[in-house]
Amino acid sequence: MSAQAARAFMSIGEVLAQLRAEFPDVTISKIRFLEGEGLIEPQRSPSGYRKFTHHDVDRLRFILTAQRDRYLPLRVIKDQLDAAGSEPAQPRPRVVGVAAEPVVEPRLSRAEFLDAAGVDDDFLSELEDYGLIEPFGRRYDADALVIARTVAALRVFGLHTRHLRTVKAAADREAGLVEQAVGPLLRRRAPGARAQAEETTREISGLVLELHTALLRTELSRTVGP
Amino acid sequence: MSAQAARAFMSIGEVLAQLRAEFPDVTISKIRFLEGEGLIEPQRSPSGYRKFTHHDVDRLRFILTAQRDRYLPLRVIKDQLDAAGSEPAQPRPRVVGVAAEPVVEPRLSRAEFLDAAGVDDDFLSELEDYGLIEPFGRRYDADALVIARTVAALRVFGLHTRHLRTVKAAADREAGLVEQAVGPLLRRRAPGARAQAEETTREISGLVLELHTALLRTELSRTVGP
DNA sequence: TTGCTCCTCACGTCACGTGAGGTGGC
DNA sequence: TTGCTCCTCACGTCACGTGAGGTGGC
Repeated sequence: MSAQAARAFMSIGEVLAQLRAEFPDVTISKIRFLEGEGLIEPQRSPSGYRKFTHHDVDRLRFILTAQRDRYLPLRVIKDQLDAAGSEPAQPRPRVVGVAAEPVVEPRLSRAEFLDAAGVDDDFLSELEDYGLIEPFGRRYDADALVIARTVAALRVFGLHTRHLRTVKAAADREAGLVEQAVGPLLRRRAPGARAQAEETTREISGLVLELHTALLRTELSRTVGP
Repeated sequence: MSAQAARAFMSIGEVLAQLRAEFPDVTISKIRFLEGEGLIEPQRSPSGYRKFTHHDVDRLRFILTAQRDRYLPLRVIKDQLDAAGSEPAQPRPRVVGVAAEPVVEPRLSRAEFLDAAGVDDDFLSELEDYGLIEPFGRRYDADALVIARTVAALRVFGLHTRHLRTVKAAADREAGLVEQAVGPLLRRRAPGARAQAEETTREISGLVLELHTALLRTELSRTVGP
């Protein structure tokens, strides 16, 4: 039993190796720091080496996920860990479909847009405040319609506009990546360079979206099941 | 002329308002800090108020974009700004298509996977090191194939595996969002709850992907043209 | 005169990283 | 004995935020 029990413990280096794939920026220094802040309490060997159980690693995973996906400060994460056990009941979301109606005229006024998207003025203002929609010359296009409809639908699942800033930030970062790649082409002055840059932009962003979709699907199949 | 010239300057508050939509976390304090670090040098009014030109705002936009999309530290961004003018020539990328061949057998061994994806062992190891692909019980699935192919295709455009960690991080964050919404359903023990949770996961992630796509397209149409 | 915006400067904070100087373990 | 991993503790760093105490401008 003692040999088996000893096997149940991991050194800080082994813990690091376990977490690296999922959280590339974790370090030994960071794990020690999290102990110093009271978020984990690994046991100690007689000589002072930290001994981590799987439970400690699960806690670390929770902490790192909360930082990455919810941007929570450690103080709040610690409170959540301390309060664990009293799980709050949440209302069950209803399933709603989103029809992708083709839009013939993509340059809508604010009033036309509210009508077409089926949302009210306050909701549109909220989307604008959070930077999810920004009219172009006071006009709204087909993508803005998609944005308004999807955000409205996600609300039913408890995901509100403030949560979806994550998606906006993610899209912005990927757009930055595409711009970085297509930039040199855009700065060329040769005839036809512009059209070719646009074609390349479509090409690259298509690849990025395909990659993004596969990564998201993979991650979800691991966390919520296939 | 003096009235017109005066109009060309903005107060720090006006600059903040201009940048807020694109960069929600910019603050007055941050703008002042960036001046203190020598990244911008706005003029001053006789009474000491900062006076920003459009050029200053462009510089701020460059700084904030570099932080958001490339995670660069300010020291490096400052060097890039100081060195601006000597634009490095970059090779023109070739356009390559990615055929989405349907995969009959989605559980491939490493050797089978290398063959199916058309990549070599070093490249797969690199994808694994960066956490973009992680075998499941030593087997690779259809999504892993998509990932390997798209990353290989994006390399031609100068986007390498290290750049694409941004996409992985973005997908992980959105996965976290979906989990957050579907979590309460997953913890239920009622019969059929599991199947319903999976259906809801598909529903929510579909909406998130639709939103993400529209946001990316919008952002790109603004920065590289329609 | 009243708000509102703006100013500086010192200090605080958050989340670590680094490095010296040392000990433990196969 | 030799590497390698691990330890503590002090200090550094990066990117800001806060708040006191004050001035400027329509």
